[in-house]
Amino acid sequence: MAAYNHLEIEPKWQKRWNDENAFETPLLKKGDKKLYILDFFPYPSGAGLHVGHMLPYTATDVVARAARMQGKKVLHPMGWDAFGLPAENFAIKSGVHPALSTAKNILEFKRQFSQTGISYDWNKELNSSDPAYYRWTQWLFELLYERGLAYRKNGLVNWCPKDQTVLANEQVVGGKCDRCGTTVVQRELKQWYFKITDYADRLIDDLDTLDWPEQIKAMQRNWIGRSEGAEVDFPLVGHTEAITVFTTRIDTLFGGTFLIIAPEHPLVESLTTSGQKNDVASYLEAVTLKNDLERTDLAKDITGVFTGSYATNPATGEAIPVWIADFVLGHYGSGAVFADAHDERDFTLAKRMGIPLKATLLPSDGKDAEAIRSLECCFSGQGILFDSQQFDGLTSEEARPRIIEWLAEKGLARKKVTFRLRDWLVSRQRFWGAPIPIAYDKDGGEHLIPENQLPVELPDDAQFLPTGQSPLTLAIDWKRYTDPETGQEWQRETDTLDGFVCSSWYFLRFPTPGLSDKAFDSELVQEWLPVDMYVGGAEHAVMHLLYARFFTKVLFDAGLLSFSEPFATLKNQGMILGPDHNKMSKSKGNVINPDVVVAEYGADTLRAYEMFMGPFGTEKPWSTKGIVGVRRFLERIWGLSAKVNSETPSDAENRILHKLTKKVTGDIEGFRFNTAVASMMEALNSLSELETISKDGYIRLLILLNPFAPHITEELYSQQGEKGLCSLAEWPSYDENFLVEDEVVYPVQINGKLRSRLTVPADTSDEELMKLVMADAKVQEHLAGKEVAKQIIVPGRLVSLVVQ
RNA sequence: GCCGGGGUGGUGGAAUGGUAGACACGCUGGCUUCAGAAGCCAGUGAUCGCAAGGUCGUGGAGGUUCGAGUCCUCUCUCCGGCACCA
Repeated sequence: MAAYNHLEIEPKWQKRWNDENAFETPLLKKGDKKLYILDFFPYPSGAGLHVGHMLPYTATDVVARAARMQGKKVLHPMGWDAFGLPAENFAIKSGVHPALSTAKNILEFKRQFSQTGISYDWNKELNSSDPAYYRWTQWLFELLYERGLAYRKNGLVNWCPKDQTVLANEQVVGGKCDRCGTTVVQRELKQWYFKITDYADRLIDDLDTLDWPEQIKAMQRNWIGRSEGAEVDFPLVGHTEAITVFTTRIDTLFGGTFLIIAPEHPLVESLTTSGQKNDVASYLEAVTLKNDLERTDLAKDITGVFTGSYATNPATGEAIPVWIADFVLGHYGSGAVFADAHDERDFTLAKRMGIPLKATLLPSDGKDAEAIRSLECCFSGQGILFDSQQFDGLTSEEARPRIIEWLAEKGLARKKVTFRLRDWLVSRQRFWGAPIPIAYDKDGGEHLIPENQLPVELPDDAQFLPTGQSPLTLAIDWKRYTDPETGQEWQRETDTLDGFVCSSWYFLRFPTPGLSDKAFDSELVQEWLPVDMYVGGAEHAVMHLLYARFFTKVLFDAGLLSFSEPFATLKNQGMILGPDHNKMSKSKGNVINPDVVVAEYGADTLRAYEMFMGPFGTEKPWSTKGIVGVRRFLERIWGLSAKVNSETPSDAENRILHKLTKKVTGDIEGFRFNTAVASMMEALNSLSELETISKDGYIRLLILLNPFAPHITEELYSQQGEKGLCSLAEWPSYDENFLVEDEVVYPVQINGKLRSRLTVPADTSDEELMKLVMADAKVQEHLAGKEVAKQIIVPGRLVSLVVQ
């Protein structure tokens, strides 16, 4: 038999799969088991894929291939997240139009997927920058607009000076642009938003129904930041109005000795008395000079200024001063807080400015009580109330609902939930995105472009260099729009949509990527969705994964979907580090290119090694040495065919292979690919010890290995004279009878220490077993005439003796 | 500060409360070879011992249990996320 030559085998079988359309998505019939298994669709970057990128794609491919063989109907598609900043920035750098560079990169990505034997159904391919696709992105914008969920407003926004565009909050990471790392500045601009805050509650609550990593769910919960508390009104002395504050700590209300409002608060001007005018003005000026980073720097000094006005604490009836301080944020809660001795920031400000404080809370263990009473230190935990009238002696938790109720009767407070989440800013001052399907009349009135005129296509000849203005503002002809009804000349919106808008619904389009009269086919979507298994990186936790959930809920509310969560199960891959244990990067020179690995070891070795390296979800370094072990394994699988010498398996062979079947089947289902591969190596080691093996057994082994190493198994399968494709063979079942060993090794523990091992027939009774144990020489030595106080027999596992 | 996830040989990593270190890399010795490579066989947690065998061992300290890497309490440390959010 010829030696194992991956260079010959792999292209051969890839061609055959392709020619036979082997992985075409089947039609679903009633009663079919389906699996929609999806990767986060990638941005086709000019750098191509490295071995780290291949990890999730290989994992989903293993699951998809195994599922097909198990008789499930599988939808396993791939598409391109081709609109957006990265593609446009690449275009600017290279001077090539993003449409052209994207098309080229897609071909390269497809080549890399194909050479790795990934079994996508390319009939389902889609591209978010294709007008036939973004026509429906625009349609969805209109749907949101009509439902009151898309609106335009003036406000402070995040601006990236390098990318020359605004960004959503989710796309600012640590004060920096998520794309280029430039420090983001605040600007006052009129922009388009999606009202994701309307869905804040549901976006949190429905997380409980999802089979997602805890980490991602926690990140979404933190990001949405629901906090349950109360709104309390503080009537202003000498005004008819009141200041409303939001608090989660109404238990400290009796100690509320001053109020603080944000510098942006609308009442700042009317509350500032003439005597305080100068102080307030200079404070406000100092605040505007600080950028956002300085203002949110934790180490910075806590500062504030007195307005000169007073409000009434609704609990005590006392008049308390109203201050302005920049640590109070205009956009959170009501932009105002009441301040007391049980908050570190309030405490610090009061001490510094000489504002009176009053302690009303002590820790339940009484620790540091004197220091807290005398205001030497600040206690900000949950405790027991004092000096709080009828609420004295209650715990913080007990007091809160009662104080709310007490004030609610007087109309001065009510329960309130606030969120950290802010609306999704979706307009971008960039070229390479879906144009926002809006036109403005002479008076600035907004009009949706009628559906029959979608898509609003990008002009071919536009300048796409960023200038701070949307590049489309320069497309004079394109901008001109004539309203078909009135014949009036309007101007098109020149901002484009955030690329994350395109990716918020693509999973709905995969069943029917070419559909021309609808965004998606409700019937097929109903059959295939939700996505059963969604695999990608954790970096999208509060971006794509949040936006896609929001869109799904909107479409559910619109009656277009029957489910309100798009992704039933989510898995995150761990990062593959370079051999030097550092993150792979061009500058470190530690990037491993799959093309090189495929050429040297073959796609099967690459795939099986990626799966073998370690648990799917954890970070792990690439080992140029380690991959050799997997190549050796495949060579030994190849060589094992020389031992095939009979039709039907021996009992010993059956025990090995049926046990393996159970293990591999379960491990693939549980995403434990590393132990699946290890168990196949183990089985190979055991089979190698047998004189001969059977053809049936060998074929069973090939089928189990096929999802991991599809090419070599196809080759060996056909060498055994099998017709058809191994990739489409029926997945084997296992017979429990073969899982039972006929001999069992019993470790014997004496006082918890392993002292002996006994090999006995599996059907040995407990009494017989104990007789054998007691007769064992080593056991006798350790008993040495002592009493056995207790004996424990765990059937099939061990014997434990307690000796006194 | 809050939330989430880790810490097991020289390395990557295995272990439904039941033989810690499967599987693989690396290393050591042997066979094969003119030689090397490859392959095959044996060994490989630490420590004491010629050996049989003993002792120790899953970040640390306690606890539950006949038995703990696994469960409980406390603690150290690393990684990721959020953070003047009232």
